[in-house]
This record gives sequence, C-alpha cells and structure tokens, in this order.
Amino acid sequence: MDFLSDLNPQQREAVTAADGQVLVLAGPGSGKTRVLTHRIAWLIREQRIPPYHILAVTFTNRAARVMQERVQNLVEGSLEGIWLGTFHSQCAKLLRREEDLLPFKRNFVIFDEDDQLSLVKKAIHELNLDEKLYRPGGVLAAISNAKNQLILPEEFPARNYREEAGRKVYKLYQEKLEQNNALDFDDLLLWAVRLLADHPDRRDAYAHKFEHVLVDEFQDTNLAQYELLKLLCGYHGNIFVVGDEDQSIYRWRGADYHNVLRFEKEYPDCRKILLEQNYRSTRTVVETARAVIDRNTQRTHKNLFSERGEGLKITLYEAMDDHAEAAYVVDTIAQLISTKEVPGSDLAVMYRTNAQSRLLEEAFIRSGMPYRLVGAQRFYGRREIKDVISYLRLASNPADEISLTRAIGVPPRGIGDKTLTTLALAAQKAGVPPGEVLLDLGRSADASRFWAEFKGRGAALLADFGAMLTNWQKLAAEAALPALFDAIIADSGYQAYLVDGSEEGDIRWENVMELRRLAFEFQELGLVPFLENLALVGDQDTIPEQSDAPTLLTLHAAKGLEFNTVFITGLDEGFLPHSRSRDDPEEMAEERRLFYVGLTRAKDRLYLVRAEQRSGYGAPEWSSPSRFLDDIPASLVTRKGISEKSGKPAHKTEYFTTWTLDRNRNASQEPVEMKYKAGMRVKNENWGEGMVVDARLQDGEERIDVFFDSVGFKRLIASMAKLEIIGEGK
DNA sequence: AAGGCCCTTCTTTTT
DNA sequence: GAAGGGCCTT
Repeated sequence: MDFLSDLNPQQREAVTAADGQVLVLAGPGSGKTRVLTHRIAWLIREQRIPPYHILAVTFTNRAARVMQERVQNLVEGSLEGIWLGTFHSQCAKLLRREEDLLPFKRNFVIFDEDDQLSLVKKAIHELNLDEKLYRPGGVLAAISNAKNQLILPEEFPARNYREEAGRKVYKLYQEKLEQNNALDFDDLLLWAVRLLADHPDRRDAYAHKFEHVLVDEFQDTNLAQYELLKLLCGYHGNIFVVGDEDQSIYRWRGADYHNVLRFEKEYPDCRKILLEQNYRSTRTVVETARAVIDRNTQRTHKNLFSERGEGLKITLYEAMDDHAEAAYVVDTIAQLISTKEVPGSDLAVMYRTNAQSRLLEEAFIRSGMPYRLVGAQRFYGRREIKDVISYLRLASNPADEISLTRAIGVPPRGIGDKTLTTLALAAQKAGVPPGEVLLDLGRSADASRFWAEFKGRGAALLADFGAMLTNWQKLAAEAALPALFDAIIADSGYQAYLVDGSEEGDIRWENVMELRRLAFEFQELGLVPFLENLALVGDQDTIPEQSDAPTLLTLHAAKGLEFNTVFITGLDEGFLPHSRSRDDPEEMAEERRLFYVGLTRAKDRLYLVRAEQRSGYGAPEWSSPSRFLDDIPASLVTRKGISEKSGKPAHKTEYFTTWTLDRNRNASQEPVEMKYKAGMRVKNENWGEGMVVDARLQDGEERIDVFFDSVGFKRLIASMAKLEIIGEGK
C-alpha cells in the first residue's frame, strides 16, 4: 500500500515482517516511531487484525499519545479496543479487571514516591530500627530493586543482619500497602506478573487475546517487564520490539539493556533489523555522537550515518563560571532568535540535574526572554495539589492512611499527634483501618462504639472530620466528580486556608482551580480513573505543545525529542559524568549514553558548554572539563570562551554572586569585601533603580543605604539584598 | 496543638 | 542552598 512508500528498505522490512519475533535496533533519528506506528497500521489495514488483539506499550505517556495519534492518522477506522499505553497504565488496567484474584480492591490507589517513603518510614519505626542507620530512601531503593527483579519479601536475601532488617521492612511495607488498599509503581508490574504466572487460565486468556505485542524503548525494560511480555506473547509468539542499547539511561530504575541480548537468546529465530540511517542530524552531529558512543563496549555496533550535508561545526564554549555559562547560553539564544536563524521553539538547553536549571532560568528572566521548563517543580508535587488529592483519595479509599494523615492535618483543625496515635490504636484494636473508625464516628458520633476511646475534645473533632468524610464518600459514589471536588473544598475550608491575602496564596489557589479543571475533564470516567491518571501521568505531559520559547530540560527528559539547536551545559567532571558514577564502570557507561542521547537530539547546531568554576553546594569550586569532551575529534569543533587565544572571554559575569549571610560563622573570621560605594547606581527586582547613599562595615556586614527612585530610602545588608550594580557613579 | 527557628543533610536521572 | 527534622515557644 502507498503508506509504505515513505519508508526505506530496512524500515519497510521491519514494518512488513512476517509473524514471529522481530527485534529492531534503531539508532537515534532513524525512524523508530515511524516503524512502530506503521507496523501497527499495517497489521490493522493489511493483515486485518482487529485493534483489540493488539497490545502496544511505551514508557511515557507522551510516547503513547504520539503513537496513538500517528496510528490513527494511518488507519481509517476506529482504534477502539486497542491496548496502547505505558507499561504501568496497562498493568493497572489489567489489575482492576482481575481484582477478584488479588488481595486488594478495584479502587486501589497508586502510591507515589512520597507516599512510599512515608510508608517505609512507618515500617522502620514500627520495627524499632534506627532511621539513621537504615535510611528510608536507601531501603526503599532496595525494595524497589527487588520488586523490579520479581523478588518477594520471602526471597529477599538475608545473609547478614542488615539484609535481614531490609527484608523485615520490605515485608511490613507490603503488608501496609495491602492494608492501605494501595500499590506502588513497581507493584503494578509485579502483581501483573504474579497474576499471570499464578493463574494459568488468566495467562492463557490474555495470551490468546493479544495476537500482537509491540514494545517501544525495549532497552529500558526491567526484568519484571520482560517477564510480563513473555507471558503475554506466550501463545501467538508475535512480539515486535524496538530499541537502542545506546540510549539506555534508566539503569537506576531497574532497566537492563541486556534484555536485548536475552531476547535474542530466548528467540533464536527472531528477525533482527538494524536501522542505521539518521535522518535528523547533520553529518558533523552524527560523527560527534558516534565518536562518543563508540567508546562503550558491550553493545551491538551500529554504523550510524547521515546523508544530510556536513553542516556546521559544533561549538565548545568554556566560561569562567556557571553564571557566565548561563549568560552565554541566553545571549547566544537571543542572537539566534533575533536573526531569525532558529525559531525559539526549536531551541533546547539540556543539563544533567534539575538543580542546574536555576541559573539558566535566572539568566532568561533577566534577559526578559520567555522559556519553558520541563519537569523540575512538579505540578502534582505542589503542596496544595497533594493536599486536595489526599482528600479525594481518602473519599475514594478510606483505607489510605497516608492520605488520611495529610488530610486531617490541613487546614489545622486541632487534631494532633496524640489524637492520631489514639486513633491508630483504636483502629488496630478493632482490626479495621483508621478511616473506618473515622467514618463510624462521623455517622453516629457519641453513639459510635469508638467514642469512648477518645477523650472529649479529640472525639468531637474526629467525629466532625468523620462526618465530612462520610459525606464525601457518598458523593464519590453518587455525584459527579466536580461536585465532589467542590464539596471537599467547601467543607474542609481549604480555600479560606490557602487564600490568605498573599500573592503566594493566590497562586496556590490558582493551581487548585487548575486541578479542578482537570477533574472536570474526568467527570465521565469518574474518581478512580482520575486518581490513577494523576498518579501515572508525569509532568512532561502537562507542558503545552505549542510554544515558541526555548525549552529547558534534563538530558533524561530529552530522550525522544529533537531540536534544531541544542545546548548541553555543565560539561564538567562531576556533573556530566555525574560524580556518583565515578567508581562504577557500568554507571560511567550510562553517563556516556546520556551524553549521547543529548548530542543526538540536535538537528543542525550543537553547543557544548562548560565552566572553569561552578558552585556545587555553597561556595564555587574549580572544575575540570568532562572526560567525554576528549573523545570528540578536534576537527569537528570550534572552541570559544576562555580557551580562546585572543585573551579575554567574550562573556564576563556582569552581576556578582550574592552570598547568603552565614550566621553561625563568627563574622570577624571572614573579612567582608566592600562592594558598594556612595554614588553607585543599583537595581533591585522589587524596588527598581536607586543610588547608594552610604556604605559602611558594621557587625561584620557591609551595610548600605540606598535611595530608590520609586520607593525612597532603604537601609540594607549588602549580602542579603539582591542588588545589581548598574553604574559605578562618580 | 501549632508555628517558628535552627540545624543538618544532601543532590541524579522518573514511570 | 533547599528542605526536612528536631526543638523551642506561644
């Protein structure tokens, strides 16, 4: 059919491959998504496979959405019935269908990382372990690891006391999840595998259903996902996986690109197809990327090539410090946009860690240029959002103690630790979740069998809260989602609590209203799908698609995207590669892949940026160039910045670091450098411009008096006030 | 019970 | 340089 005509021979071979196992190893920019979408379309259009016989899984919601849209464009009919989504969402779907066989109810909630951590802490405390010795984060990571490898608490290694403690926490943690009628992310996969492995009839039913299984980003699968796929394609044996070992960057989350090799071994007859032509980038970009990735061993060597022209040389800019680095990036972007060489939307700035976005953002704000930031301050991670969600979760699932604790405390309603402890004890004694005790108190107040457990005030307060909850639960079952939402806001007094006259309060309230709009969109589907969506949809999906502003994002978030021009910042040892991977060759190889992913996002222009000095925690430290830079052939690079022979750097930090006042340190130990003198013109974000009237050293601080043009006289501590010197005066 | 202050402790990446 | 935890005060 003609929809295959825009494919190259390898792509077409993959798309039209006969039944059986197909492994497509696709280099960056080689048309991986195109192959996947055309394959699905081909199955439906040419092979007459009904959509409900197809399962296609991705890792991100964004990828799933893109795939759905593109397939829809290729297929005339409806895709109704297709199982297309992330591993986690498809597993949730499966588990909600099969609740009868599982130790939790259909309305289970999905615990995010914060919830998980709370639960682990509880478990550690209950086992009388020392939080200092058994770090909740570390223990949780070990548990998550175990789950990714399908290791249950009973099978968790206990070769020493420490591991034994870990096993106990794991076991208790699982019991608590069950009591809370909750699953964590890993559980979604783990329980799906267990369900199919333990119930052959269910396994066969699904294996028959899914005539074709397709997988995106196969190199990022963990063992649980691998096993799940194996179970699901066990009858027809039609599994089509697409991946690239060189783009495996989720090892820390259990991903194991060796699954590619495992796949080849497991299915010796599998058809293996390499996609090596890169349609995205110039030859210079591709050569650069190749030079970097070829240093990694243990991979299927690919001969990535581009037939686009040679293109521009890449730029390596070395700045004095991280402020100058940000200034360079923003200035260069401003130039590219103003000369219309590149539209803002086709520019991206990438970095290793989210923390590195701060200076860049500040530089953008200072320049007055718009930008969009991916990830970082999660919408769903905001306090006010978590608060409201905790009410909703509680209404949906009163067994959720994490939400109960949160909801009962905000706004403050006189219920403190002591009352909560009593509540927990009463619940334990009666063998019901604390939520049930609350509901009972709410329904019958002093006639409740629990009333006597609490002393006067506590009982009344709990009963009040319980009455609210009873009402919400009723609304959750009977009313539409927006009605429940409004009732919760009204009953809890949350609006009055948030909106306190401050600007921050208004912003927070706006966010709550944003959540309400989202709830509106889910009124057809209802509360449980709404909550599931909140848990499984990340922030990448909430960013507006249309925007002409440059994008700031981590290298991880950049996977799967492409931009005309890419800046990769922080190319210094300890940052990229990150210091935490210094001693582990496997980790180091992954850092290299991460860099490779960043490089291959660029179509035309690539800027690599580093700084001689950058601040890690507090004070600035000297840094040395990333080792990865050594691997790039000098012939492809134009060097700029302090390494230029010409002498002075093109960019100098024209604003200085405002260091915070360290109150613990005796001021006299640290001589304060006087920066201001009378007559200088200065500028502050809030007060605008002004003139320094007086500057003096007092109590170990530089104190200055400034007369601002708009607001008049202010007495300031220099190190605290965010001032910018805009003129030296006389 | 709740809010404020100071101290410590980290920081990778996220479905 | 932020955020959470512990301790103090009201």
